[in-house]
Amino acid sequence: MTSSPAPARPILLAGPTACGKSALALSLARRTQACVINADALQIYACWKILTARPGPDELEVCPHALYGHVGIAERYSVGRWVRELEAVLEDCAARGIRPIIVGGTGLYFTALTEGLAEIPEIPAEVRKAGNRIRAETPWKLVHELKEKDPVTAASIDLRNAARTQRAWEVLTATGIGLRTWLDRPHRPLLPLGDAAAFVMEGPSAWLRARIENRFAEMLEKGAIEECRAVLDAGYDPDTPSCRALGARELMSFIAGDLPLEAAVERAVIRTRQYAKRQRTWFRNRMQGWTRVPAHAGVTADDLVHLGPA
RNA sequence: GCCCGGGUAGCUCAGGGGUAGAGCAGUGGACUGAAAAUCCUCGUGUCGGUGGUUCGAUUCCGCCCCCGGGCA
Repeated sequence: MTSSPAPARPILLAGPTACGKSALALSLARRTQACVINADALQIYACWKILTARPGPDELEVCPHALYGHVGIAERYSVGRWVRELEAVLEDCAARGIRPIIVGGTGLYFTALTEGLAEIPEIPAEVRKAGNRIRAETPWKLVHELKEKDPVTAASIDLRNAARTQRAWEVLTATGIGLRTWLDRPHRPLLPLGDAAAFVMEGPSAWLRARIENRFAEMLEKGAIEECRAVLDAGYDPDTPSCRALGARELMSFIAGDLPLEAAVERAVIRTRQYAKRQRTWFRNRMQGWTRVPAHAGVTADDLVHLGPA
């Protein structure tokens, strides 16, 4: 693979929720022929348009968008699938000579993209089901079995974290090879950091807090509750990944009459803020080679050109 | 005005003669296929004010202030 020509060099734009990523991506897209590509684990779902703040018709008119709302409510998705889908999109961009602008808030996706993802096979649905069952009924068995059959992995993960433990157990059960072994095998990134112009948007927490509150209020005005009702009809299942959109659970409680609207909103805003904190932790510690952009200072597309190796 | 209850961490509250503790919020962190998930760490605050009793008071007593509720 030869290095891409300068105009097609991808831009990566990460940032906490509600920091203004999409708007900035769009203003970048206005300067050149570009395709805005989603790097957000929830904006992929068709059922959530308002609650995940997906680009609307006006935005979609500006330039092509990819990997938004293309996954069904009950479908299984993963970082792996995202990277594979992204590969096709990037090839398409290269063929058309347009610049990919990858925007989102899921740190894991960006890290997998720029550092590579271990080549672990898909876990069969039955194994996942078995894992779910054990975790729900006798969670300690996952720990015991992992310690016994795969001590190396067991020693390298946080066994207090049931989700991580279940994953390690599933990998071992499905592939017969320990997760640690898979992770330690060399893997090539689809897009090394050096081949992209990578930015992380940042802002003071008080500033972001206000934006989160305002945005949730806007979502309500745009019909977030109606959207929830539609999802309820389409088969809402709180345990399914698509239904973990922030605010969904809270608004569902309101719809069910279990929570007054103000309380539901307050709760949703708090959880969004907590999510933003986790995002910042990832960006700060796992994405140190990225150029920081002061989002609160009203950065424009032009500023980015001067800020980073664009 | 009188009576009762209360004033303790940002919020809700527990405690009780040897200068305090939980939940929530918040902080820092971990985390390579469910990641908007999952998990870990971190709690000094004039215990409303002021006088007194006491070796010692946030805890007991007096007075004052504030907030509920009741009686006038």
